[in-house]
Amino acid sequence: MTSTLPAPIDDPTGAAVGPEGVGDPAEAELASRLRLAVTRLHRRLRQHATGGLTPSQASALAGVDRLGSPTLGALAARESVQPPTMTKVVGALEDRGLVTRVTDPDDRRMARLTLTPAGAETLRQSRSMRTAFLADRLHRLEPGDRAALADLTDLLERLVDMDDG
Amino acid sequence: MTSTLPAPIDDPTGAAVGPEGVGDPAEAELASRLRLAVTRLHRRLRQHATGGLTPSQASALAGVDRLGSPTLGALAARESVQPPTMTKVVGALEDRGLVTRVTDPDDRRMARLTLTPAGAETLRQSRSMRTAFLADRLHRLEPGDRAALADLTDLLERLVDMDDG
DNA sequence: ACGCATTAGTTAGCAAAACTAACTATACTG
DNA sequence: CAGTATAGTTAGTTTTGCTAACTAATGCGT
Repeated sequence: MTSTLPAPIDDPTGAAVGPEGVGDPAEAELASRLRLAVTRLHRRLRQHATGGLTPSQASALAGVDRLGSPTLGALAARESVQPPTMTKVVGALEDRGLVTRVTDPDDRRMARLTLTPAGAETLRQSRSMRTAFLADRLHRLEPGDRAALADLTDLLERLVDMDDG
Repeated sequence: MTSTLPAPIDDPTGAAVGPEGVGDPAEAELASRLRLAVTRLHRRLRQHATGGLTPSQASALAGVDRLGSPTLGALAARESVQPPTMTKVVGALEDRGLVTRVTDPDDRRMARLTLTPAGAETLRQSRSMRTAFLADRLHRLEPGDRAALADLTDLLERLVDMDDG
């Protein structure tokens, strides 16, 4: 009885978002699909263990490594979270002895974050564990698809790093 | 003084994940970058308003529409969450009058979820709002990149829908 | 040099989103 | 009909994130 199934209304050709908005229906559909895919992939990724670190701790630890010895604010900005959120995450990492907070002598409002040796080792382990889930799937794609995914990743990174505006 | 900045250790050429694992360094690096990009993009997406619905409510509402009139369990599976999580989300949607739970007469353990007219309308609004952020950025890509992204989103969807194992 | 605005970070309190474990109710099976 | 399996709920916890309000340090203008 399909009468109770009146065709999904996500039909993007009907997108009535206003005459001056981002009105291109194809663009809207792409945005919608991409958003859903990202949301779902993110949930899958969260479910996979990270070697004793919570996902956001692992992400922050990687950020400290990537950025050199960032201030807390710089790390928060890179991770797209607010400073109070990062305070808590970094606090947990510090409690575990994975990073240190060192007050900057030139500007004592700021604390620079650095990896400890234990932090570096944990990062190495966590990275391979957290990546395994995705890497396994990548492995099952055809080589051409894998190359395409590299391009996709570039595009996603550019999308993320775009300014609001 | 760069001695305190000993080169990021995310160097994937050192990936020692085991001899029979997913050992390809290039694959591991790609996986790592993709994971980070997805995590960060997801955070950005979460920050953008969804017209009165929380992100997971909006996502579930879209799922109900997409799947026809799914059971709660089917919706949970599609959204990659556990049933208790979906119980709560659907409860909120029901309280707002956006979906109805109808016990299946053939198997009274199950409840089928359907959109109400108000739910359909809310979905339409929420979809365009939630998509605006991404659509705006998409709009700022070059047309070639946008076309590429469309293909690549397919790939991302395939990746998400792959079985574990 | 003193007061005022700005900046970096923290604290406190809250809400959303997810999980596991344990339970109820229904359906199936031998 | 007893026992097992399935669908969903309830209860309680954890993680992640936010805003508002605070402290501390800096810099600026008179």
